[in-house]
Amino acid sequence: MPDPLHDWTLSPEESIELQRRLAPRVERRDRLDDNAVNVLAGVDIGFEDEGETTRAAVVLLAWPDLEPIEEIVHREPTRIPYIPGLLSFREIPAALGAFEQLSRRPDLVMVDGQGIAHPRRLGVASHLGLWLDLPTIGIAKKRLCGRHGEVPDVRGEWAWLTDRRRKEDPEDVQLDAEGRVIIGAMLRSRQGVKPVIVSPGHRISQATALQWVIACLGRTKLPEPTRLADRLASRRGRRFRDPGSQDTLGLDDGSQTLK
DNA sequence: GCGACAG
DNA sequence: ATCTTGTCGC
Repeated sequence: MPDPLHDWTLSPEESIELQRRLAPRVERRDRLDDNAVNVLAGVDIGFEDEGETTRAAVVLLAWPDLEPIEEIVHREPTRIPYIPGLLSFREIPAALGAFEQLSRRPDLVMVDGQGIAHPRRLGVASHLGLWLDLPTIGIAKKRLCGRHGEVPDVRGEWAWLTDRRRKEDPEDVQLDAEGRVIIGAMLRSRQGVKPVIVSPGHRISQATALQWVIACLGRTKLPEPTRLADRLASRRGRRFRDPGSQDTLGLDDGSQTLK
């Protein structure tokens, strides 16, 4: 009998069932030593060939200077289509392929997507955190579920993202004044730009997740870890690499250690 | 029953 | 996510 965590070929119904079993395992309290954080990671997934190829990018950054120290790009055939709520089953296999090639494990991981701000509280950041057994934070550009009030158009301002209580919510979940479950925060990472959604993935609290993302903000909408991974995983990033040699194209495993 | 719907 | 040029604004 295969470990349920290793099965990425489930039907949508089975995937949802697996999420219900895994959600309770997600730790929502801090379990990372802030003073022992030396390496951060940013993860993002992109697609090529009309979606037939999945491209995972992972960037390691030194803390606190936020300078990239290693980056990996891993490609593999896409397994399943995109289904809202089941994103992790489509993206995690490739992400794991990239993580296997890293020379070292990061202390904290930032993922492009939701953490517990998910209908079953198991967004891609939480799912990946469980798999890697590492603290993770989800940084999404769009909302999957929940509601929120207005967020002042001032960098650093934020507002809670809340949702109605669900069966999979722990007894001790954080509730707002109206008794709604706090699943994340809408953070104005940059003035004049739509807020990003910050939600705990695994082994981290709402407050600490927000604190780390704010600490990694530059002048752009996305925090450095995710911004760099995004650039690596997106098609746009390809335009910026070696205009020269063509004979090595396709032979490169995509990995490289930066100086 | 009618919308909403991460990447 | 991806297909895609120029263009408005700090």
